[in-house]
Amino acid sequence: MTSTIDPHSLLRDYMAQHGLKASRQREIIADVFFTAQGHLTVDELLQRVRKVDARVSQATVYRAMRLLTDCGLAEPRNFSDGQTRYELAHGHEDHHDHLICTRCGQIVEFVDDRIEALQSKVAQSHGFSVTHHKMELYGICATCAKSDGA
Amino acid sequence: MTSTIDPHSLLRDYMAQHGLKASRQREIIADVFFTAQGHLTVDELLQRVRKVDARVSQATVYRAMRLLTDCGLAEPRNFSDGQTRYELAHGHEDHHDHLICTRCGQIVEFVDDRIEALQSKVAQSHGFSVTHHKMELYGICATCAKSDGA
DNA sequence: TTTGATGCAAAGGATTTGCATGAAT
DNA sequence: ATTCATGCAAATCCTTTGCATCAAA
Repeated sequence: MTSTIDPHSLLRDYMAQHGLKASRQREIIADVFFTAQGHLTVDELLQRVRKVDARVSQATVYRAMRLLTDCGLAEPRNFSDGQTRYELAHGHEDHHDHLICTRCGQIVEFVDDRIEALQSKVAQSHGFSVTHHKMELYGICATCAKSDGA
Repeated sequence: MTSTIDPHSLLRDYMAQHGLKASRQREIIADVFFTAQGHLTVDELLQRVRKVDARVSQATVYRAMRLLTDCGLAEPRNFSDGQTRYELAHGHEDHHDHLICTRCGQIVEFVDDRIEALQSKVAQSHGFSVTHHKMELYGICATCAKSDGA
């Protein structure tokens, strides 16, 4: 049942249905984003995009990321620095949270069903029904912990 | 062992130790903040402060909230709107997370030791040692759920 | 008096937007 | 030909800062 849909075609369909036009810069940005597999800021994306075409503007990246967000392919995240980072949307089934090293910035994704279950339970006990949540654990990763004591 | 320290005197001591001076506006802002018991933005605080003295500037509120944060009395929070909200710091022992109604904006604080325990466990399994975390559950509160179906 | 606090307005950083121009349909 | 997308710069929003002035100490 879980047919892996090509993000590119999903994007193409979305644009068709909304009367949007394709463009070279849009393709580059989408390509870079789909390939990058990270949690990139607009400026980080822009840097990579400009390696392909130096004339792409920042505004276009912002606009493209909004488009990718609107069609459900990208998800904006706000961690503890003022910048929005985008990650590939994995779909609701594949929700996950983040573990962030405050020393090196490394970001690890994780899911824990036991935590998710408890979250619903806690919310229920306050009369809430949860639609979504945000959980970030900040700490020191193994690598940094090692180089620390050295 | 848990002697409840008056925030005002804590603030006074902090200022003394750091060679800072008292001021009328600082007192008003601290008063408003300690009384307000909420998760207020700078502008919300400013509004309330100006009911006491209309001439207080926004910059002063920003500066005062930084001071209160520095001396451990206030805690800045960033939820899913671009504005920083300040809440009374409860101290590390009394850490808590948030339940936020996406309809009416109501914010409920909660703690769940089972979740906290699992968080450490998950982090450990990835080699991380957690220093702090952020968890927000978004959903619909009981009141909004009722007025919904009506 | 000396030093820190204030108010104002200017400056910052991140993101958005208006507009003339360029490209896709 | 239309209509949307782009690039640029100006505009926003939130927050911080420089500076002359005011008020604690």
